[in-house]
Amino acid sequence: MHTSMPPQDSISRASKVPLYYQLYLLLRRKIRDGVWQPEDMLPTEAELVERYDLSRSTVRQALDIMVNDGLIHRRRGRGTFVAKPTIEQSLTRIISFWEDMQRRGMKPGTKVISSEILPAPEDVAEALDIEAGEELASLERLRLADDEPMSIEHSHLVHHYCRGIMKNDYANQSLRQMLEEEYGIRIVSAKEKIRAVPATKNLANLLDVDVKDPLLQIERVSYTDRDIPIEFLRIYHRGDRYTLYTERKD
Amino acid sequence: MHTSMPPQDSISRASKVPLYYQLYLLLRRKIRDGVWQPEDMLPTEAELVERYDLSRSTVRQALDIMVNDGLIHRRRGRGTFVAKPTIEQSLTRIISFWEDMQRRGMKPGTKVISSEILPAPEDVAEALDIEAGEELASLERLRLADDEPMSIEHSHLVHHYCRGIMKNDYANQSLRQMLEEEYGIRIVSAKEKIRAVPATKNLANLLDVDVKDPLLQIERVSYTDRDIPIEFLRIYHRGDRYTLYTERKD
DNA sequence: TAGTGGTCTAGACCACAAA
DNA sequence: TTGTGGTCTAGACCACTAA
Repeated sequence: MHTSMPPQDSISRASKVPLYYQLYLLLRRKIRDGVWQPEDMLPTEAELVERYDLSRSTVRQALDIMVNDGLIHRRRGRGTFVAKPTIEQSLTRIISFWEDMQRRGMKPGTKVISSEILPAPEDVAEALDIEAGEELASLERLRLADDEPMSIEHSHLVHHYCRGIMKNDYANQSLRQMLEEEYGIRIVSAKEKIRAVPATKNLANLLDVDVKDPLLQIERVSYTDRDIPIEFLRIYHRGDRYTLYTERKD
Repeated sequence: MHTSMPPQDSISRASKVPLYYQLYLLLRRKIRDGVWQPEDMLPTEAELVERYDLSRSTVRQALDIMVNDGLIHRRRGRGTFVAKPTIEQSLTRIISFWEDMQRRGMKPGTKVISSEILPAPEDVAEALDIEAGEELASLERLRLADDEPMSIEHSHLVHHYCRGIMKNDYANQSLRQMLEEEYGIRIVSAKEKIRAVPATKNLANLLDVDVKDPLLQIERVSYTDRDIPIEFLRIYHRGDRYTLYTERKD
């Protein structure tokens, strides 16, 4: 059996991860875990400087990211506060299935369909800008919402950057979190193609719908902070259960 | 007559506008005006420090905003460069059907199905944050790509803000352009809901597909520069012909 | 090796909000 | 008046790129 360590509430100077980013992850987790509730005041910048033994600039650098994420807002003269998690807030952010379902007030669940290392097919290789045949870590999962099938997710990672990642069990584990915490790989942007497609026999079976029923297909290429394509993801959402929210700006 | 001053290439210490923001505006203008072309290298941070007599942090604060805007990208060890205004960059922009089709290399066409003033139905009223029954300018159009049906667009405008707008012919005219040029209304942001739905008999007929064929449904609420919801748009794209491209950032 | 951006520090003064 | 975040400075050392 494996016990997972409780996330540390400290910053490691030895780590390769920048201090401001460690602090960002740490504070973000406290908000996601509900340690700080919406509208709660965060510790002041001075307190964070003290608590984690960092300079104010470094603390502000972490907070800047969170402001950008829409996780917090600052009020001069008053303090820094956890933002209200409206759906609209993060419409264009990349969020995990888990987070997505919780926002929708549904109970998320996952079944792993397959997990393997395989050579890259032509289309995936092209999307990831690698050679066909190069090693991919492939993970296929059925996603459930309130115990009903919601979507099929097939993820392809460039194995070169994350060797050994498929040794883990991803029924209760976020792939993105693993990438970030074990491999230091941050996914910061993604491009998506969205289509309405009819369910194939196989998909219909897995999703418990009829053949030819409309599915929302999303193909996503995710990029690291260095703009390296790291993951190709193909999702099929049940058309009758899933709505995608997004936001556009001029 | 008025002569416009050439924009100053300097930072004012007397101004109430923060130095980093003045620098941001200044650099942004140079890019927009084409002084620096895509892929051109910007002055190094050290040069900007020198040129405008600022500290490096202040310079970086300005550049941070531009990175966030997607205007520039930094490459460690190399320099800072003007970003390419690729299609991808504007994936989240609101573009017209016309522009959309031209990017895809297809010939756009339009047939007006209906054009009328009608009282707001419940669902539309709610989306636009008005009272049910309030007057709407309603425009329904069939969109063609290379002379084949591509999508159905049903637009609902809050008539109060654009009286008389339905007197025009929108077979060859952009609704957004009309709003902007005749009514001074600029649409700057929008929220969308995206679903995969089966074609109804009516839609199947108009789009020349089979009943129950998958369609990509988009419901869009558009907002003016003052954050007033002005338009509710419902689009059905043929699943076999239309792919939506979008981009997400953390 | 020289030059770039990435990270971090220790300070300073200011504007604003609340008591 | 006190405490908050907002702005700004002058440094330092590091990691990466290109010559």
